[in-house]
Amino acid sequence: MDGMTQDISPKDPRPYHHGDLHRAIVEAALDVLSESQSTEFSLRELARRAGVSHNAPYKHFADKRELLAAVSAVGFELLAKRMAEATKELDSPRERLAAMARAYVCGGVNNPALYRLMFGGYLGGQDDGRPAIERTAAYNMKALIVDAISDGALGRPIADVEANTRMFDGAILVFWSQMHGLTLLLADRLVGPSDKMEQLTEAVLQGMLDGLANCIPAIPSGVWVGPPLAE
Amino acid sequence: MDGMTQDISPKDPRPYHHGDLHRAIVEAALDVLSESQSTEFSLRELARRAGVSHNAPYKHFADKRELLAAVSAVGFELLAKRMAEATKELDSPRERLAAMARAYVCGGVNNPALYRLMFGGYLGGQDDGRPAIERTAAYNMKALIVDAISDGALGRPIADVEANTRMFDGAILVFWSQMHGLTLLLADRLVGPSDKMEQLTEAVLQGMLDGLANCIPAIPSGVWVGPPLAE
DNA sequence: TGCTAGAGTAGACAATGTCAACATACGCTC
DNA sequence: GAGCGTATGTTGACATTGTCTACTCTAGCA
Repeated sequence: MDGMTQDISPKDPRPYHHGDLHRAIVEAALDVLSESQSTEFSLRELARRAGVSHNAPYKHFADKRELLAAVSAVGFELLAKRMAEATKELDSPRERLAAMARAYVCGGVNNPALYRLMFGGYLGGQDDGRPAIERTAAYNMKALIVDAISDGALGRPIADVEANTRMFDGAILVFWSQMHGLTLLLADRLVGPSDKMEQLTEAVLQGMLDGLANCIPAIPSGVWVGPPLAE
Repeated sequence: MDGMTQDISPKDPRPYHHGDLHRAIVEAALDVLSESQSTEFSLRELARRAGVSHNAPYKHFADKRELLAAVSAVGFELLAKRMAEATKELDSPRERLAAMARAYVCGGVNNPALYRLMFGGYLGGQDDGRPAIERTAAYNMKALIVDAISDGALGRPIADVEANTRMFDGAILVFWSQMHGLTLLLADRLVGPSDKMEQLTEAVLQGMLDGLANCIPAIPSGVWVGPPLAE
């Protein structure tokens, strides 16, 4: 249970009995996923790569699903980090939104399988929630968007107060679904070529931001936008 | 090879030796996929459901991938049919676009696993193209959109001539990626609840169409929007 | 009537996810 | 430092799966 709360970053190395298997397995999974672009690798192959017996991973993950959840969580961390870095030194709130969009699309296109794992509904039925890190990363990303919007990314500043919640959610819904869709169409090669990714993102983005500046759609109450809350 | 070109519609029944196994298997796969919401069913279970030996499906599909491709193709046919029916008796081009969007989102939300199979990049690497029916259905859908836009769905009629190709592609890219993203966010429960699907679609759609009426983004040349051509 | 090719069956094999039983070594308590 | 519990890793087993090869049957054609 606590294995889920540890970071993948190389700080705080704590070599175990035969090394840090939890991290080794997750990293091997990330490697194989990125290489093969498929989640249909075997736990046994990860074990082989890590140089342990085929059952050792089961001391760290209840089943394959849980391992994939950990990989997904790493993906969210990476994405959140990249988005945060992309916006770090930008003053213009609109530029910050654009930079986030670029980072989002780029991340997805560069590793479609990871992106699909993260967002593709393989995990996260109503039975088992997503890992905590994952939700944290998602909330961080959402906060970045909210900041940019409240700073005036849509033409005028919008106070980040509860009365504006539905307006924020409407804007985020449009922004997110547009970028999500573009990312997946590019990643799955339904539009392309992907080396035009940046120009396409830019074109779609600017039109959308202008549209949002003009009119933010009113979304109904009782809607959630973001990782599902405990329900 | 010719097995791929047959329709799933119940016309032209041709009982074989032990029935029409090809169709029976595809229908069983569609059932299991819809019920379990997963592509990780076994060919053997389909064979069991169809009452044949575990190897009989291999007389009709080279491997599981090919079976899934056939299921995906059926999904495209169904979606294209639903979109065509939704727009059939609508005069307003803008209403036709909206109806298509509703049909698209609704189809995805009601059967996420099928939608993911169709669009999720599991099939269609550069090695093996998608089946012909699938591409036909996709082109039909695209034609519907082009018709609506040229009829004035974005405020003014736009001639469907080659000089306007990039404008059409830009508009379709925005429209499609927005709806694609919304569909997947809803299907994967990243926004919700899905019983508010129609209102959310409506809200996002109207804003987007207004935005497009105002300004259609210029997309770079050399971009394809739609199922990848033979490359 | 008899043959041939398509359609279905039977059996086999390696690989996989996962379970249970066993082994080992780290780190705590005394 | 000795002893021990528990986390960690190993071995073996089992049912299931995708897929191969070899077989049987039957429909339709000569």
